[in-house]
Amino acid sequence: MAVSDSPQVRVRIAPSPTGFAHLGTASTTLYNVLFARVNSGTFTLRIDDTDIERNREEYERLIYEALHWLGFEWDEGPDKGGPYGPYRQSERLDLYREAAAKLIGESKAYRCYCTPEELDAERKQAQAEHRPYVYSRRCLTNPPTDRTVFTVRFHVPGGEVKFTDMVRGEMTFDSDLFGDFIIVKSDGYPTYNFASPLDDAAMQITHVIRGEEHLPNTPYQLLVVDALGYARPQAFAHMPLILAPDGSKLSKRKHPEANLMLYREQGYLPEAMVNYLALLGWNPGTERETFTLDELVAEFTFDRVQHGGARFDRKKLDWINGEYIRSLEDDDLTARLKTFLPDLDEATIERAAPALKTRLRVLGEAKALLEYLWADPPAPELSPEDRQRVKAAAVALSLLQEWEPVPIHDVLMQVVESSGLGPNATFMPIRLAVTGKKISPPIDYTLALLPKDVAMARIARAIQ
RNA sequence: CGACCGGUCGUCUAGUGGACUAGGACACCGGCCUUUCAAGCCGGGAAUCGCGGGUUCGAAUCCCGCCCGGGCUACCA
Repeated sequence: MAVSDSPQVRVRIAPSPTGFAHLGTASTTLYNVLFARVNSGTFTLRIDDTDIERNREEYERLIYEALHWLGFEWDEGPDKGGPYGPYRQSERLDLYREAAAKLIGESKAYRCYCTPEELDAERKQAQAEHRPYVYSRRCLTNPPTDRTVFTVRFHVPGGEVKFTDMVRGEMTFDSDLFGDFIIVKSDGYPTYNFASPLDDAAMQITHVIRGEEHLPNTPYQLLVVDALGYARPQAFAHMPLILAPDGSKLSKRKHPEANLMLYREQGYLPEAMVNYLALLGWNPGTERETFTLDELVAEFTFDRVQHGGARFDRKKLDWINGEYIRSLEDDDLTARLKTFLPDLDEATIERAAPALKTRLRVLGEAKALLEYLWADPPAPELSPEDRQRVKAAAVALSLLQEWEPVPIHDVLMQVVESSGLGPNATFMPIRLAVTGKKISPPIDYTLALLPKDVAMARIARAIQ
């Protein structure tokens, strides 16, 4: 969906560093990147750190790290500068202060000296009377003279606010229902609905692509932009929310699975993650399920975006991730597996790669499968019959010159044949002896991955 | 409370008045394959299209009402 008309497309994401990097941020970033790419536009990262209570610098780094992991890079941002900086709201306070002063000077905003307690009482009162709460405008008409602590409120002029949403079409809100909202907090910091539209205007943002929770905020922000005489963004796109299994918005507090880094730790591939995220709330209109980023750039359009929230389905993510793992070349899989298997050398991992490939949904599962290579399992209790068959196998194996899957396989099959039983009768006790588990890669791989003397020692121990 | 956004299999979704006996994917169940577990292949169950009214020869699709869910209504973003 290229927009050819007029100025260079400029989009942004504006996360607030108040906790771990959130899945929703990844999702929003993806859509911004897709739109910027297809329009050869600029993608900007801005840090919305106006909540001094909860902001922490380390959270900002977490956001960078998570986005980089997913393969996203921005053209402008706090860490790399750009022509519209600074890119941290805490460093742009003068801008907001000036704008607030201008609005007050023009009687489009006013100081409000009400205390949080007083406002709370107003709100409770409204609630008790079952009417929607709007600020009483007490400080507009009759401000107290004996107070010094104040916030700044925007004087809502009323009337309809219309804007274009690329997902939902033309939107109309009635601002008569709004009530005067706070634009500057008593600590001097701007609120989100003030700082965000100001920065979007100052940074020449042409399209605001963000989560659906901001849909009701948009008219507030437009009111501010209009009052200041700034240009509005050309269009908005409010993307469906990512929902928890219970249907509520995935939140940092209630849902630890919203933490992006968790997925890296468990061994999800970034490209699988991006693929799944793209499919959550959007579909190509075909039955295709796998897409690279480049393919998404080519296929994605806002008119095929879902209007309702989508539940995050770990099972489907697992499936897509498995698909990606299976499609990896052995050396690529090996490289990605390294951090998950610190006890193994690269050559061993690469030898195991073909057997691992069809058995992993996430890279982290490799550990359970290969643990026996560095952790000595306890000797199993084998029945006399099992012991007999393992003994026969041990003799055959000990004569083997070449300790590789194929010859191991061949020699074991001979033992199986002479036993007159199915392969499992021989293989399972060997598997138990060597790995201590009932589940492992195919027995020839399981043995070949281990040095021959170690494997033979474990077998010998089991048949003593 | 209110204006706002939604409501098709458990989940993600296709569907824009007749091709819908509502399609696909994940999950689930069964079979095949088989050296365990996977992968692969084949098959199966699973959606009164939130409910009730209209409009129409005909509605998942259009209109109205209702119900349910969500988001917002913060000196959070």
